[in-house]
Amino acid sequence: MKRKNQTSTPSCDDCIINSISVFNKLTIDELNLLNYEKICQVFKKGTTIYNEGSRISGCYCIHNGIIKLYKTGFEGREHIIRFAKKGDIIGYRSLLSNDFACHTAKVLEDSQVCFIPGETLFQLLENNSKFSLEMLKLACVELGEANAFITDIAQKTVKERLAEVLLILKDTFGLDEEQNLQIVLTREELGNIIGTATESVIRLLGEFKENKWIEINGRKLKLLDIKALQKVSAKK
Amino acid sequence: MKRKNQTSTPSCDDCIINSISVFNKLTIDELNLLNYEKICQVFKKGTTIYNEGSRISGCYCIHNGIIKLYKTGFEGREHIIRFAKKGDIIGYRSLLSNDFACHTAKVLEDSQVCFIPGETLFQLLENNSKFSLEMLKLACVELGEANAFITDIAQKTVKERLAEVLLILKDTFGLDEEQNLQIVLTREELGNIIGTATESVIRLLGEFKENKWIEINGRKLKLLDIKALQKVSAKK
DNA sequence: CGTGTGATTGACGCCTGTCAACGTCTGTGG
DNA sequence: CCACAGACGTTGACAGGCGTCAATCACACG
Repeated sequence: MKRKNQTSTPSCDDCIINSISVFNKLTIDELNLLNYEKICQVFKKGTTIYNEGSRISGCYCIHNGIIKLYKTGFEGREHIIRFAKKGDIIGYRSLLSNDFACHTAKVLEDSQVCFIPGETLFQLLENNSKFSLEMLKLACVELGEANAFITDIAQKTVKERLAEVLLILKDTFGLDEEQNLQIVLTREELGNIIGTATESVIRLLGEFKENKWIEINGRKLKLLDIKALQKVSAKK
Repeated sequence: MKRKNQTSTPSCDDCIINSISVFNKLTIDELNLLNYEKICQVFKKGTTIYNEGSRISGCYCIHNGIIKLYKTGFEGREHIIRFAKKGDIIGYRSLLSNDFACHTAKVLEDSQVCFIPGETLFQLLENNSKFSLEMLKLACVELGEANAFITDIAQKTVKERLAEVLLILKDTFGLDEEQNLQIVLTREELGNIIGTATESVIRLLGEFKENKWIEINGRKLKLLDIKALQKVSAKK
């Protein structure tokens, strides 16, 4: 089967081998179809893939890079829902709910992203119940995370939430050999995850630093005492 | 096909006719299977269907009544995730994520609830991709609601959230002919939805009453000025 | 009538958001 | 190479929203 899109388009097979992807339930033929129909694009840091409120006609599979998903709330204040990285799929919720996009997808680090047309996705979902079940499981996992976060944000203090987010970022993006968080965020973005003011983030990071829990080098955050962070995030 | 469970077990057909249920994508044979395998039970007000952290072996379809789903947070404080009523399915998330129940299900109003064994559900999901897709859509809708609520709780004040919850309860359970909310909650439960103290709920309800937006008769809440509530919940 | 649950009210104070001023760094254009 | 703008980080002052504690009331139930 000839590739619709030429150049350095990555093959879905590579993605599946190197990461846990829902597409690993597809048959060879289906994978070929997917490879043929998908459209791979490169997005530079700072560009927007799609906007909240827009109607999207397919979903996006991240080949590499980091994408920030956020909703715009009162007075243009953004609230970050989650980050997507290699192997993640975004936009499927709106597609499947037949709804407008409920968040904006913005590129944090240069990314290669494959667009999968809605018809293709629906075709795969309708014909391969194993794949369909896998997508369902994915949605359920996300739902569980969302519910857990609601409880956190409703019951925990800002300090507890900040500690928790640092740990979540660690689990999601990992640390380098020097214990530095492998994702770089501004103070404002950290605030937009946990729903607090930039100034509060700064003061609390300062406090964490005082306590020797973290080390700060500009936007690079080094996690020194993970146990302590866990203790705080779990309400001691 | 003989019924496994006798007595006044409701038939799934009734449920499907009278409400929007994901099961309307099932074939006649599949419906028969479901009718045969499901186990219907009556739960009295105050009883618990399953506990957070327990392993559940199936999901539950609500035939009537109201169920409260909540997580237990710090110091036993409960946080209400959502309510389930006629036609809703609960417990499917844990089942599909192969996870422990992430919330407790407690009966608010006497309920008839049908237990659907996990194997039956998986069998239906694997064989009927239309049904599977329907479940996926359901999960996506819930996910969208959860995400929206996260932003709300992170950015809105307690007053705004309280107004919003009153409106959500109106949309979910409706009003009677006298504009009374068709669900009865304690002040504490209202606080547990929006993540605030009971006392704050009481004071704010008092304020709403002053403004003639609502009328209070014990736990009965009458919505007088929905426009005003909308205005507040949307941050004016 | 005692007990228990829920509702109410007041006092108090801390957490946290807001505002303002200033420092730092980077990139751009002259 | 310097000046400047703009984005981001930092710090301090301040106030008010909201949680906590405690006392009291209302009501239902055994």
